[in-house]
Amino acid sequence: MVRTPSRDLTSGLKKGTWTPEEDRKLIEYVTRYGCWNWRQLPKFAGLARCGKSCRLRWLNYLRPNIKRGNYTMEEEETIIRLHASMGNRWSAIAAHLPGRTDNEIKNHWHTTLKRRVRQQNSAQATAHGGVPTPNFSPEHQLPADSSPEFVGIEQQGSPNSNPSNGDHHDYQNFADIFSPQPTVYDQLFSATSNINAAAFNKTEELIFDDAFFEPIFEEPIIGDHFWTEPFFPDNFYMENYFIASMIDTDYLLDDYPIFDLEIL
DNA sequence: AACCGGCTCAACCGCCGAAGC
DNA sequence: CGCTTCGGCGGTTGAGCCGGT
Repeated sequence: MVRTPSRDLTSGLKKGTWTPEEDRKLIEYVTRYGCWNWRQLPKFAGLARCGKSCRLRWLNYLRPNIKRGNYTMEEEETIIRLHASMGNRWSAIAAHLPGRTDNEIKNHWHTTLKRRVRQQNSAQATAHGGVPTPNFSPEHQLPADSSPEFVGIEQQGSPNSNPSNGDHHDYQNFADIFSPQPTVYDQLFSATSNINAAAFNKTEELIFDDAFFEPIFEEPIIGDHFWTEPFFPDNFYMENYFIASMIDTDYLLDDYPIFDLEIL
């Protein structure tokens, strides 16, 4: 299920499975500074990965709001309905399923739903004298001229797509979009024994206390040397508090020679 | 218990459009 | 206008899982 760790001989960048340590570095960096430039991020975060790999890992796996585990009936019907209308526009479909990623939806379609739709259609074809019907369910069919942006969804009052509908996915309520199952994010940090629990709680507050769809950090705590400071995940929490309390990172540069600008 | 083949899904790859110069 | 960089997207891959034999 996971790829064998390997290393690209031409670039020296690591490929394949992400290790818990790499995940931790990425989470710590992104929650601290945000993703200001994916290409540059791995260098600052101390990761031997390409920016694309970091971006993918974060968006598909490490983001705190990722919903994992089994799909609900509503979610599956939404995917089927949207796919009938939009085709393989997975990112657009994912936009209507809070907490689900395009990659995950794509996988679920190819492994489960596609087959189910095919079976439903063939069953319907049999029931209708052998005339195949184009979609899983006639009531899910949208007008042929539905726009690519799927204008009909909100108008149809889909509970999965309407942020103002509090029945299922109220965007203001984080609990509704968090998976009941532990996310990798949860598992990773519960398993990372060398991380100070209190510090992590502090970090969680930082991640979750603003409106969910706002950037995780609107305004990183930046000193004069922010863009030239190396990032040391292993010392992250300690330094985080120093930085948060001191703001002026010159203090760090003066008193902690580990901050070596030459790294850059 | 061992083998095998299908399934799952994290991750990679290549392409494309937007933005900046 | 062309080139470069970057983020985003969809298709594909392949190692591990799992159920059947």
